[in-house]
Amino acid sequence: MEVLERSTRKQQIEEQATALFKTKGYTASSMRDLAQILGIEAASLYSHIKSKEEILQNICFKMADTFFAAIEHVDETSPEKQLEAAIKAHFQVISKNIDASAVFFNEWRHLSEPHLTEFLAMRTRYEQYFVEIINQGIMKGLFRVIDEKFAMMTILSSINWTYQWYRPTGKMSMDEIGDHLSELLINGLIKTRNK
Amino acid sequence: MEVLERSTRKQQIEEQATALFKTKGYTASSMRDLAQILGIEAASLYSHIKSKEEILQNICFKMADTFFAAIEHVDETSPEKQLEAAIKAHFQVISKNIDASAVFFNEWRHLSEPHLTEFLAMRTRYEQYFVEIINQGIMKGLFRVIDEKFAMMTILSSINWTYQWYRPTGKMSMDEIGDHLSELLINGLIKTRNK
DNA sequence: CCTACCGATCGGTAGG
DNA sequence: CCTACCGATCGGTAGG
Repeated sequence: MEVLERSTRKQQIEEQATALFKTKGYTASSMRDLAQILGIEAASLYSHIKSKEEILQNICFKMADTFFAAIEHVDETSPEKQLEAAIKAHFQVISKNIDASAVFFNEWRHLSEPHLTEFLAMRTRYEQYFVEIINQGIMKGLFRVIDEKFAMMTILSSINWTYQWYRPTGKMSMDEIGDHLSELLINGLIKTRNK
Repeated sequence: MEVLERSTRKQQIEEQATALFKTKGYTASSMRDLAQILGIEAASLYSHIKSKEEILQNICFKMADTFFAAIEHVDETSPEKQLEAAIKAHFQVISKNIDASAVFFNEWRHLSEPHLTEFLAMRTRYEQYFVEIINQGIMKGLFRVIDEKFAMMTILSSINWTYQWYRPTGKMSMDEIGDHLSELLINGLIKTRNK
C-alpha cells in the first residue's frame, strides 16, 4: 500500500517535472517551482526522489528506451519500406510524448557523468540503425548516392522538430503527418527513373 | 579611443558568452564563468554590458538580422530556384555562425518580454517567406500538393539541425552540404513525371 | 577594472 | 509531508 502510493506520487512528480522542464528548461526550473505545482513543500519532494538530476535521468533514459522499443518492431523487406516504417515509428513516439521529447532533445546535456556518456552512446547506436537502412538502400541502387550520415541527420532532424509544432488538435492528424514525413523524406532520397 | 576600446571589449564579451551559452546553456552559465574566461572579475563585466540578458538579446537579434539579410539577396525566377537559393543562404548563415546559431535556436525562450514576443514575430515572418515560395511552387504545379507549413517546418528543421553536426573540418564542405540539402529537400517536394 | 558586498534563491538535509 | 535551516551561488551595485 505504501509502496504503491509512493510509486504513484513519484510518477506525478516526474510528469509535472517533464512539463516544467519543457517550459522553463531544466536549469531554470527550481525544485520550489515543482513543489508548488504539486501543492507541497520543496523539501517533501526528497521523500520520493533522490535529486533533481534523477528526474532528468529518468525522463531521458525512459524516452531512449521508448525510441528503441518502437523500431524493434520494424520488420520490412525493402530498405524503402523499412525506412518508411522507422520514420513513422520514430514520429509516433514523439507525438505521443511531446513534453518528454522536448526534454529529451533539449536538456540531455545537463546530465552528469557517467550518464551523459551513456546517453550519447545510446543516441549514436540509434542513429546507426537509420544509417544502415540508408546504406542498404544505396547499395541496392534504390536511393541516390549520398553521404549516409548526412541523410540520416537530415531525416531525423525533420522528425525531431515535430515536437515543436505538432498539436493533437491541429489540422493534420498524427497518421497524416507520419505519412507526409516519410513520403517527403524518402521521395527526396529515392532515385527517380528520369535522373 | 576610449569608445573604441570599450566596443572591442564588448565584442570580446559577447563572443565568449556565445561560446559559453552554447556549451552550458544560458541559465547554467554564470557571469563569474564568463568573467573567468576573460580573465577579469564578474563585477567588471558591468562596465561594458547592462545585464546578462542584454548579451542574449544581442546574440539572438543579430542572428535574426543576419538570416533576413541572407534571403534578401535571393532573387530567382522559378519557385524551385528560389527555394534552392533560400535553403543555401539559410544554411550558410548557420555554418558561418555555429555558436551563435546554437544560442539562437536553443536559448531564445529565456528572453524576457517584450523581446520574446518581438523575437517570435520575427521568426514567424521569416518562416512565412519560405511558406510563400512553397505555395507558389504548388500553385504552379511544380511541387506536390502538401500542407505548406508542414513542408516549411520539415525543410527548415533539417537545415537548422546542421549546427549540431556541421564541422568546417568535416569531410563534406560547406558548399557540398548546401547542395545536398537543397537537392534532397527539393527533390522530396517536387512532382515527378512518373507519379 | 577591482574590492567589498547585497538580497535572493538555489539544491538539499536533519529531525520529526 | 512539514518546519527549520545549511552552505553555495546567483545577478548585480556602490564606490573607488
